[in-house]
Amino acid sequence: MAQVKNNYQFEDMLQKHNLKKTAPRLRVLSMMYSKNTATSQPDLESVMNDIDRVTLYRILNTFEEKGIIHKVFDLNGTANYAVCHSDCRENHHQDEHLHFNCTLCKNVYCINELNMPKLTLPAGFEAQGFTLYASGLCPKCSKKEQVKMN
Amino acid sequence: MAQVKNNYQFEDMLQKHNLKKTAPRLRVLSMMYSKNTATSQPDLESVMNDIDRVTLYRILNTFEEKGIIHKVFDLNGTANYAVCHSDCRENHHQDEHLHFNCTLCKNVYCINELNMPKLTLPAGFEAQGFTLYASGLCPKCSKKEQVKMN
DNA sequence: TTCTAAATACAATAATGTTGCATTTGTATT
DNA sequence: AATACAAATGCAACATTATTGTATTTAGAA
Repeated sequence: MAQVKNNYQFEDMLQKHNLKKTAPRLRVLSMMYSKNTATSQPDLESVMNDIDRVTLYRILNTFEEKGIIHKVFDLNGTANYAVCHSDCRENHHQDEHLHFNCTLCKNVYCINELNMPKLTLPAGFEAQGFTLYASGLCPKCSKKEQVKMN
Repeated sequence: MAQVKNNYQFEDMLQKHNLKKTAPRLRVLSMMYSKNTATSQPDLESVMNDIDRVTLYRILNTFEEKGIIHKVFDLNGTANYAVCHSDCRENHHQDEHLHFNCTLCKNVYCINELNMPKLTLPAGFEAQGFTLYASGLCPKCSKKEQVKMN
């Protein structure tokens, strides 16, 4: 499920967006691409505790501006970041997919397999984008629960 | 659109939930019921600056636990609170409706008129609830924009 | 190799979330 | 109406997260 990429590809990504290839940035990219769930900044901090908190903050911000990652909020309102798929470009995110919040492991999954239903809003509202959130148990946690039941 | 209620009704609401009738709580209720958009804690604080920040924080928490209001996050991840409609009960919110974030005035509207589409998740995921977010221009702001264009 | 703009690290502050505790207040009971 | 107790508020304090400014370092161009 996780998109596998090597370091050369990460360097290319940075170059494409006119960003300098730096160690912190490459590490953030490889960490985020190795997971199939979104990552919160505290997550990143605990893994890369030698990188400054503010640096991570700014890296995430610029990645988001450039359309490399997008930000989603979990059930507690903390920001999580996930790699964008294909069609995001600078300042225009195409993240109309389902964000699944697992209530047990707290992970946030981006479900791209599901296409958004067409929706009509009440008169006057002009929608620019939709995001759908679901909460419940992810595959791993629902299995665990089943084991417990037996 | 805003649900009109008087002070007696607010007192009843508190009593029903075994909450004491206090001035801060009644003021919060009347403020929230007078609006048709969700309210953030900073909003409340600026209006009721004589009430302690922590008191507001706790009032909002207990109201949420009791099913009187529900919490939604806006595009910036800040918590907003809106009065619940009919079928919320303690520890079980029925807020499967659309939350519309206006990108201009930043207001969050709860759109109950729209019924949620049925969705099927990938195998393994067990959804307990859905929430739909939309962003764009609310009726007021889209009118303003039209005026500007002329 | 040198130079410059960009990126990082560090310091500092703001905003928000959260807990503990003393004081006050609503309400049930006498 | 007075009392008594649990609940609610207000205040102090602290934790976490978001954010800005600036000196230092570094990537990449010349």
